Amino acid sequence: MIRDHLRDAIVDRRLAPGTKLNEAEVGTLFDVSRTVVRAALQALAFEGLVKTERNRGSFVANPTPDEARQVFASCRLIEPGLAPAAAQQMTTSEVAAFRERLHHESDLLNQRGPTARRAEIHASGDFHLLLAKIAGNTILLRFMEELVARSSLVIALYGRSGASSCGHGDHGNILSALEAWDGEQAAQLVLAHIDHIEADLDLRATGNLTPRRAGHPGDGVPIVSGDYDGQRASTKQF
Amino acid sequence: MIRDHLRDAIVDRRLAPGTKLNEAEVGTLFDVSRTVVRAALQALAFEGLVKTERNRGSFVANPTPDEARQVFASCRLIEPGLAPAAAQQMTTSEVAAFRERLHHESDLLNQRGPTARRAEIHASGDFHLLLAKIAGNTILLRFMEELVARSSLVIALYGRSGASSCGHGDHGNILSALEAWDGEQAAQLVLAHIDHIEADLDLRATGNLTPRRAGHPGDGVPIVSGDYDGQRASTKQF
DNA sequence: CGTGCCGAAATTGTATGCAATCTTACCGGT
DNA sequence: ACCGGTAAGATTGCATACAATTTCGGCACG
Repeated sequence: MIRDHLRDAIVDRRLAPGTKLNEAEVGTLFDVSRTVVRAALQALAFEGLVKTERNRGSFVANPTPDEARQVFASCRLIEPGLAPAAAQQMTTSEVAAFRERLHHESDLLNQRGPTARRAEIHASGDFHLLLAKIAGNTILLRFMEELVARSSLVIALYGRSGASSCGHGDHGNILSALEAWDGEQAAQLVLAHIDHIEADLDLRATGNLTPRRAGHPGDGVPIVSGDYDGQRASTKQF
Repeated sequence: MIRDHLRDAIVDRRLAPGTKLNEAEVGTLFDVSRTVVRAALQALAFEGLVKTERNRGSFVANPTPDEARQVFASCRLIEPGLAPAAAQQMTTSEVAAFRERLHHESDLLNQRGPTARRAEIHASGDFHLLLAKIAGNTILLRFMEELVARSSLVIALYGRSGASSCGHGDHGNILSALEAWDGEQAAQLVLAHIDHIEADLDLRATGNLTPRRAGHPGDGVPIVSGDYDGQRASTKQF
């Protein structure tokens, strides 16, 4: 649960890359002991969202441009392979879920404000996860969860356009191909979509090289808003 | 470190699938507190080698035939994509490392006894990891580490022929293609190799359905042999 | 003024203690 | 004999305590 909240905060950029995640501080924030915090941090370290250095602590990941490229290279390998499987196995109710999510997405797209933007980013990520879920391979689904989370961080770091990446209506096209049972076409569209996203990035050696003055957790936007009553869905982006 | 030892034990089948991993017991075995054991178990749960149930404990994973198929489906997606990248980036020293590993492998193939068999399995897995390492994508490398470990478990569970899977000389052919810079060919050979491996499996609904009498850790072959002085390389198989 | 060293404070790594939950064995009832 | 309930034991989840390591400020020295 704490892990999910921290992941949200990282992906949302409420925790700046490079920020030190003090175990005691985070523990106080969520009102749990360091034991639980350590478990959450270990989990996030696995997902690549935080980097842990022995005897020094954990830090929000600050992916280099090279790592960013690796994230998208991995996506390019896995996601197009998901599409044909999804096209085969998709049920009508899943199509409905997809459509609903798309509407939600475009709604958010038309709203203003950072909250809507964040929600849009999450919804957009969930699109990709839904694709993976329908494909039916739980291992690849988990890989995609990690890749989506990491790509969110990358986009937050290197993204150029405010409306980053998802204004093209790519998702709609992909869904259409899926509905037409055309896995091949869907795979192609997915690839093109990833190209679009990566094209919106500015990966010129900045980022990690600037040892940014990373604030404490608690400076900017609050990490835990109100009561964290759990039951939060996955929260990623593309 | 404890994580690596446990992983070795699981992959080697010294810990039978389904075996309960009692925190206190494992802690005594390695002479550490439960805290450390829990961290190791959490890590292995992430890799899919142990399953943890809340308030009930951790158990060595007992993959179903369906999970097994998912493992290989994932491999089929990722590994062929690795081959072209590896073919491009391979240096002469890496070729040498490959050749050496291959010789080592065939040496082990000609030996008898369970020790040699295990070493062969490990070496065989390392071949695949070396491929991923050369491809240069650390994220995909980590995915492959997980897939190789899981496939080892699957082969241990469902493998049919004793000389499982790797007598074909597939590895040699793959290396040849890589040396010829023929990434396309290498990818094809990798796919064929995965087919060979999966063909050697017997995935007919047994396995998880038989709630096997899982022994305690400590029954069969010892889990920790002598002093566990760390510095053990990765230890997987194909 | 800059540099290196030392000690205090802070932070992480590990062990241990306690409460909550699950497992198991026993026991009475049917 | 079988079944359900219950209490004791065992095991996990979490919090806390302590040791090891790092970080940071001050101070002497060049």
